[in-house]
Amino acid sequence: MPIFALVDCNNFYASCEKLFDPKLAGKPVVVLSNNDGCVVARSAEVKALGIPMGVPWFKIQKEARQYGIVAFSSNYALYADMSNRVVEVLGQFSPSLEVYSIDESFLDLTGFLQNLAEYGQAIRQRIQQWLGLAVCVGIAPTKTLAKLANHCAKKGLAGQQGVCDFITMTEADLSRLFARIEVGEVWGVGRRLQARQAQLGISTVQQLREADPDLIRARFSVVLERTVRELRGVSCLELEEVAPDKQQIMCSRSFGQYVYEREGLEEVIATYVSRAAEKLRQQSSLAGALTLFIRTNPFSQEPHYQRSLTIPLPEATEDTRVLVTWAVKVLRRIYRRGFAYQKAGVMLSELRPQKMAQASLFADPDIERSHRLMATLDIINQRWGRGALRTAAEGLEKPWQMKRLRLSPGYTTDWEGMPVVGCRSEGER
DNA sequence: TCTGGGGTCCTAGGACCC
DNA sequence: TCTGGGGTCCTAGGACCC
Repeated sequence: MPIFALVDCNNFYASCEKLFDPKLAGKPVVVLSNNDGCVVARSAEVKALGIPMGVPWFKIQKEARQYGIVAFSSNYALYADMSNRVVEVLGQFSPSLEVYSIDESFLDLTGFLQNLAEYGQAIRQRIQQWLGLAVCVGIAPTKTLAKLANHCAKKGLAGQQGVCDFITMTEADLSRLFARIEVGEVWGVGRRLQARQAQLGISTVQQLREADPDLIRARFSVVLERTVRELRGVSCLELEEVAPDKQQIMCSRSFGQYVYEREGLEEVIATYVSRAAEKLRQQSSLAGALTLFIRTNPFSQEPHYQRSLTIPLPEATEDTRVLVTWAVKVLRRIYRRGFAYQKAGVMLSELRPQKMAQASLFADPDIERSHRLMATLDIINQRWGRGALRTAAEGLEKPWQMKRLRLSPGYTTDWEGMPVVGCRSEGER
């Protein structure tokens, strides 16, 4: 029988912010989405206040003042760095692990003979001690159950002190426990599926687990059928240690302020294409098609307009300059004057590995040059920071750039942001 | 004034082929 | 009078995840 552990950081983004500023201890902290739009992470104190996930920040100003909520812009450099450290520590606990998201990893504990709950505690303690972050651990014979066990650990429904092990629980205990958990908590059951299942009288995890897999397949899909089997302890989802290459690469963002003119949008598009192309080259792929979309603010009372267009590229490419040229052509086809644009995005698709095209690629001296130029561009930007070297099309001012008014320092990723402990500058002395 | 970003998988239906 | 069957590919849309 396989054994999976799911390790999940508690309130990850909010915890990262608290970690480097002791004054925030015990205080309610939220982290906001891009443009300081919505609440995407909440500390325990904020959850206790009943502030929901995803609520627009401007709508909770009253509560924020009343309770002294401290808000931060998303500091992805900080979170990514802390995430890598967590993964590094987890690597000491299992030879095979899947990094599922920035704050969650699955560990393969198959064949581990020790007391699993104690092992989970050891993981928790080491991450707490070495990194100052709290995690919860769920242990079970399938990934879906490990996710659920993690949920139970977090909510204190089963297990102790942030670790829940389904493997040593009896069938009777599991049934009783699952009867108390809403089916919407199951991995893969979102709001829509929860509503549709309610019509069939399925509202708890236990009821879904007892449902007939064939019926579920007929009424829903093979995906949900697999979920039912996983809930019954039959492992259908394997650990994916190596993340497969992306099949599409997106870069889209809302603007810090509306953009009206085509020239402004061209700068935006050039910037987004550059970022997408960078990601493309990171996985050594070429793009065969490009999609562009632009839209106005769907929440505003102003006239709305949105359009997207996909074009096949005459030759698959990784060259930012080529991609920008095509993107600007596409923009000219979908742009309409007189609208307040609020968001745009670029998607690269029909991706294929560079090496598959290499035979013809390097036969052509122009393409060989392009490849070397792009490689150099990436090296320079890696060394000197994103955008240090860029196409002129991106512009200089970028007034539309996203708002990040509440950004914390790059505590672990920037010399200027490094926290200083116990010493004063010359002037203060 | 102010409402995120980036992905995956599956299904149904139409076009087209032999 | 009689009007096939099976397969692939593509796209749009729906659902989910963090």
